[in-house]
Amino acid sequence: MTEFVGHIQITVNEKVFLKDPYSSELGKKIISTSIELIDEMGLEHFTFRKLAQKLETAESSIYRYFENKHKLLLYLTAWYWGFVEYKIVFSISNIGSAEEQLQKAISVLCERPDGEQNKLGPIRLDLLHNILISEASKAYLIKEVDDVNKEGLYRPYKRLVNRISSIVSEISEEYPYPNSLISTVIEGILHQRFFAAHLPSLTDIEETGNLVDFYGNLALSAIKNHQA
Amino acid sequence: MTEFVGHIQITVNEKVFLKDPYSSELGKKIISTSIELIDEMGLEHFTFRKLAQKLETAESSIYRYFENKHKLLLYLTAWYWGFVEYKIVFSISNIGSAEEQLQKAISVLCERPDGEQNKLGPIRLDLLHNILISEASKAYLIKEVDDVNKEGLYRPYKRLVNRISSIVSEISEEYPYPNSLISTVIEGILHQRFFAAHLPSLTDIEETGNLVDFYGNLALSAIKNHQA
DNA sequence: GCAAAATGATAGTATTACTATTATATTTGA
DNA sequence: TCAAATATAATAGTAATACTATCATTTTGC
Repeated sequence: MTEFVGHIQITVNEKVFLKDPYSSELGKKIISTSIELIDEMGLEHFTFRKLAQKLETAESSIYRYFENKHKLLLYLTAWYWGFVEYKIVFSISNIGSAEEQLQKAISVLCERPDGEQNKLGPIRLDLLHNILISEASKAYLIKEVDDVNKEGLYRPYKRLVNRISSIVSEISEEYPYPNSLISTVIEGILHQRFFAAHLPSLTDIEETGNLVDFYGNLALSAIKNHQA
Repeated sequence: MTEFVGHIQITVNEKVFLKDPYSSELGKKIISTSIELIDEMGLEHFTFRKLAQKLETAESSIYRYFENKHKLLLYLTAWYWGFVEYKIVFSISNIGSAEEQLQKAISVLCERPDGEQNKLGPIRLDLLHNILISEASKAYLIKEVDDVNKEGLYRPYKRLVNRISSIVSEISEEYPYPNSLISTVIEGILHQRFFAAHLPSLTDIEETGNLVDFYGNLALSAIKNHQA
């Protein structure tokens, strides 16, 4: 499985940041270091003060880039889903059958970036993946979800779900739950990894191969077996 | 569908509280009012100070019952899963086939308690259900998950998952992912309800019947269709 | 080399998440 | 039934969080 290394740029909705972190060195350090810190101590214990200390800069400088840490989380998740969508589009571009496309999409969703060296600009993909596993649902499980949604900040996630859902609908026009199926699979992939690491009695997954097998089978058999 | 009203008592592991809230009037009010407040303003905005103000009591009185609001959340989720397990055990007790048992269990998992009047002691089941939808995953998506787990505070949830998993294994001994399947279904049921309310493009669910149909089909076809 | 923009340093506010202390009720059990 | 034990209320206080504001200094782009 060769990892492509091209110089892609994932763009994130301007409304998540006050100032584009890619526009300066400090901005990029905010991204790379916040990824390290959130991975290390969890979102709850992560603060802009601690980030500023690690960067030897002022808290106020960080607030010039992001309104608060939730917006930073939205930035990271939006970036991640944009990146995953890119990987999926790329990887299914020359696959004919919708069924194979779906299988391929699921296996990309299940991929875990390897080691430290797997970096895209300031972003360490392995750590970002960890963050998604533990923190992604906190991006929307908040009272302000409707406001955030109105600003369009969940669009990358929705676009990814809808894109894969339409592959499902290509496999079977009649299947009535393509969006639910795919959102269940995507959320599930993250949660099962969390369970594997911390609450193993809730899962049977031990490695990526199991995930692909489990969710691949889950999706395809649901689509093919549905009867009203 | 008749709701049973018996005088059941759900017991919660003593380690979640400092003092059993069922042992006093104040304790019961802490439970009922915190459920109302968390539902109303979300876990993040809920504080013991606000709860104390609403109860016209002192913050320190609340701290005598619960160490912090995360322990209170653990209490509520443990209670809920204990309650759901009870409902499931009760409802499948005179059902013969494992397949029908699984179907029944899934439909109980999908149940939504109706209106205000649906109370069990101090607990308004409709509001508690809302809380589970929005906040349940925050009970474990924390850095301290391993410590909390060691204290046994996730046991009700694990017991529920494992109980239903063993029905899955009764249906098919060979199916390799019974725990992952059931944890995916249970988490999914909550998430799909959240999506239906706030991010409808991520779901196709509009009412409880859809949920039962979707997850019933998902589970059964996965079990029957699996090939290695 | 100057103006504009970005950053750094410092300070300050309101809220959160507690802990501690003491006074006042309330319960209970001898 | 009254004293002792226990629970609750009231108050105060601390450290940390989540910001906002101001101004001095540095960097940069023309």
